[in-house]
Amino acid sequence: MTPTDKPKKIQVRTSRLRDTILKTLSEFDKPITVEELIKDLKHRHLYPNKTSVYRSLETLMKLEMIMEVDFLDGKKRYEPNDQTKKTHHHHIICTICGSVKCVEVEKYLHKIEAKIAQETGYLPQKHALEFFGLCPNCQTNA
Amino acid sequence: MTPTDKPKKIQVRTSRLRDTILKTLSEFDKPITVEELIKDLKHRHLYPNKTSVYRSLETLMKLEMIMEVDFLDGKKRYEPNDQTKKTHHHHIICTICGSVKCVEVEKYLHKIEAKIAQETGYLPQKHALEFFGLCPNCQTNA
DNA sequence: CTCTGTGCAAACGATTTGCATGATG
DNA sequence: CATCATGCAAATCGTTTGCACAGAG
Repeated sequence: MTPTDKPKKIQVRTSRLRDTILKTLSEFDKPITVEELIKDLKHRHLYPNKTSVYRSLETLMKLEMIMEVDFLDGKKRYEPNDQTKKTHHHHIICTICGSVKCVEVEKYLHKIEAKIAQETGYLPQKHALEFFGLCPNCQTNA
Repeated sequence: MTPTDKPKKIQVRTSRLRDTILKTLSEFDKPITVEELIKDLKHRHLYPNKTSVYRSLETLMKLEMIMEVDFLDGKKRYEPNDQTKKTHHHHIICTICGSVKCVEVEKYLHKIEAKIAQETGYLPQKHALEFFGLCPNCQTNA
């Protein structure tokens, strides 16, 4: 960082890989791991190096076109930051089959964060929230 | 596993390391990483191998004497599962200085989980929730 | 003595970095 | 032709495993 460090405007060129990743994410029904992503890209006739995928995801994150999600299994997952949908949402993940459903609970979280601000003096900025449980199918079959 | 696999009763012997780890956790003011733990153990004149620490934590987890907490930075953290306190709680972590405060929001979460059950048919079993923000100090100094 | 706890080295898996080359604007 | 994108190899980092030995009951 020089003293006169210019505003970090991200310079981006078109990239087939990045575009296809974005498309894959938007067509995938749940947050996707890098491994799943690479597998899916094969169906789209792309066989990129894993590093390139990581870097594409990094760029898409900087562009705020995708989001990172944590399912507590040590792998990062990504989903499109689709502005047409609710920007921020959470998931419930089936602990048996891994199926995922989106849940919309922002109103509650606003209340909770207000309570936290009041009680702790901390200023909440963001949160990580995921639910785990059994999907209807696994409830009956297990 | 043999066909007649016996109930996995955990057999445990006294261990200075495990006892000291438990003590350290209960005296630490926030969930602790393995790295921090090993550093702290030095003050207690214990210089265990990292592997032993991981295994001690694993045992303490099985005994349900400690809990795992995820602050989204790729490191597992542990805190004592102190039965005298509220068993289950969450944290708000300062994104600047890393200070941690416990928050008690279970009532809200029960409501949320009821809503999820009703709307999705999933049966919520557990959840992961942490808040990130600015502590009072970093709000004024930043 | 038998089984649990520990240390050490090596393996592991996800992710990151360095460097050379390829492609875009 | 300057700069971003990609591929490949190696490094990193937290964590886990295999194996031999030490220590508890």
